[in-house]
Amino acid sequence: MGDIYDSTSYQPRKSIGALLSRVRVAMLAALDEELAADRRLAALELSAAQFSVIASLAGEERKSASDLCKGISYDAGAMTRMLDRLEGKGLIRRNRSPDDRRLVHLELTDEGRALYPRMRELSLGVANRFLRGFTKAEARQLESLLARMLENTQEPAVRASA
Amino acid sequence: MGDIYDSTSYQPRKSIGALLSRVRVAMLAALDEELAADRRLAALELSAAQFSVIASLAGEERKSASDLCKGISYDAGAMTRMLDRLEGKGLIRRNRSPDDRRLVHLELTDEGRALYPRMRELSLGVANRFLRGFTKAEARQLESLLARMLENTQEPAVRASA
DNA sequence: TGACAATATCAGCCTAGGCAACTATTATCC
DNA sequence: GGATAATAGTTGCCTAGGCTGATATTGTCA
Repeated sequence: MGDIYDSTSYQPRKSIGALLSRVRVAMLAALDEELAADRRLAALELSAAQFSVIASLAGEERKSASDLCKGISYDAGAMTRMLDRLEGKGLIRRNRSPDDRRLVHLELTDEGRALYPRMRELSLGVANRFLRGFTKAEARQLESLLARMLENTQEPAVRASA
Repeated sequence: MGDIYDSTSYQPRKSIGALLSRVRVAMLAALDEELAADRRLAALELSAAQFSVIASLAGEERKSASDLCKGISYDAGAMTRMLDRLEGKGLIRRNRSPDDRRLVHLELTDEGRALYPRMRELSLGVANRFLRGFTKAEARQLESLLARMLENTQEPAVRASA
């Protein structure tokens, strides 16, 4: 049943996986650059990863640290330290949940909320720049294809015979 | 001129960039898992990044370290250490070039060459698993769209006004 | 030729993610 | 209710990439 790549023609360095990696690296670098160059944001020394967390909190409130980890498949220990940094920069706040005292609810501070629109604008600019020349239909199709790849992750792995 | 995302509807966490990151993380994790589970390769403790280097060397010979860095936008210092590891595992060999003594020519050892087909097979399996349900036309289109995003990297950045 | 720039590699320092062990808290099940 | 499992968060240790500066070598150009 329709395998996409076959053993005779498969070139790992030119496959979709390699392309994905290169595009992602380029996009992250571009966003890091924008964040470092922006007048208001430069002093915060934000990384693309930190923006990702802030964007999650800007969308919905009442998120816990583990929610974030699941959302972006991030290590829990690394998340603790990233939240330390964001808290140190005054962008987020931690509140131990009274209902379930294991949980830490996270929310943006006023400053975090005030700066977020600018970060979002930079992120949007990077995305649009990489999608230059795309029709909206092509962009939507790309989203759809990537989403389908992600869904395939859920399936149980069928390991190649050793 | 058709921007794909606009300021009112853009959701960073659901954008193509975020999807890219998640798919890539999942693919790398899947390949790491396969490499660790394979009977013959497990002892080498190969990472997906190391496989990427070996795949580059398997394709063309006479590559230098800096060629590899350019190909996958990898830091030169990190590359030196990765080559140290691969050399330590007996998979690659370094030869200082007689023509230009700054260069180090890299090539696979016999063992590296012998083991590469199996690594490639595992990589192929992961790629096909993530593309399950895709038609070949869809896969080719995905490749094409990603390649176009990569081409847009070359363009000079037009920075958003601060 | 000789000064200077460019390139390739390497080594040291810093940062940050992955993993394992630990504590605190809550859920489950007898 | 009480033992046990599961979950959330944290911390320490290890690994590995990014950046800077150093060295060796080659290219450029007056």
